[in-house]
Amino acid sequence: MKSRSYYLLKKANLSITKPREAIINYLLKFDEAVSSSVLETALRGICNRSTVYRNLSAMNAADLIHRIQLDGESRYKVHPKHLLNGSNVNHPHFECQNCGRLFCLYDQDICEPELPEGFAAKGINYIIYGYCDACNKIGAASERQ
Amino acid sequence: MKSRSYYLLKKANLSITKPREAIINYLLKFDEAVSSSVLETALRGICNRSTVYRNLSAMNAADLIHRIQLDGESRYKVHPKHLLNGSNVNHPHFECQNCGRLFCLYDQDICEPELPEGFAAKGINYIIYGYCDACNKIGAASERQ
DNA sequence: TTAATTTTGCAACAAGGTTGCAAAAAAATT
DNA sequence: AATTTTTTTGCAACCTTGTTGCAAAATTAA
Repeated sequence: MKSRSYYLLKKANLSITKPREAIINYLLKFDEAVSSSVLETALRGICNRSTVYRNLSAMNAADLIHRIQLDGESRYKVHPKHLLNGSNVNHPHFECQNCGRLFCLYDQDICEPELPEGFAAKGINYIIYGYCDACNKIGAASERQ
Repeated sequence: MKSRSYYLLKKANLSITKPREAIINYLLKFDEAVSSSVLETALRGICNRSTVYRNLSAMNAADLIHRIQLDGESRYKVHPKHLLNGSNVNHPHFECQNCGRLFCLYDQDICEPELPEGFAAKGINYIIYGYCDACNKIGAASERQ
């Protein structure tokens, strides 16, 4: 019996390899986006660092996963359009400056600004940063000077 | 006679040093945001790499300059609130994927999404990427596979 | 099954950014 | 103005994220 990752790779027209299946299966386990370094650690023993990066790039290019660029690193999740709940594909993200978690604001739309004459948009990177509920409650914001 | 950078540093309650004045004076020369590596090269002879980074951080924390996080690097400009024309402080940016220029979309507002209960926003990083007018005209988009 | 293509591991590299520490420069104090 | 205290700087070494060339291994196509 083929796994979910198998069909996702097929659909994306990418060849099926153990590292790729492992990456997708890992990403499918989390609702929040995962960083490449976390993946690298999690897949230690399954594949190499450069394989992780190469595959994340390939799968992002194939729109199989979605890449969110943060300060200094990127995080990845299976592209919303492949998820069964069919959630809002184009949504902003919230990054907590204390715990580092990245939240998808699925219920919010991104209102695209008008561009100057001749400009063409290929994509949007929209990150709101601050403190999440949990970190606000433990007073993380005030402990940082 | 004291320079503009002198008063900006005073106002921000930062001590006055040659590297800081040089950084601010450099940033004041450009409308578009400047990367740390460009600053590093421009200030070669005046100060060291780590001094550039340390001061960019300090001045950003003091809201004297504004930091825009891009994929893999940040760019900096004097914070709009210190500029005489008093332009729209909270505006989105457009990054050209061909020439690398970063445009301020001063005439556009960022419509802030509602956050979940208990979340608090400290800032927003909103980048639209694609091709600018000039690069579209020379056909840069189609030349990349 | 074999040939052609793609992917992988390795090790080395590059860019952006950080850090500990002693020396130098600013700011505060007298 | 001289001295003390505090902050900043240069240096060199380091970290992290990400990339690359190449031969070996695994997929896919034939």
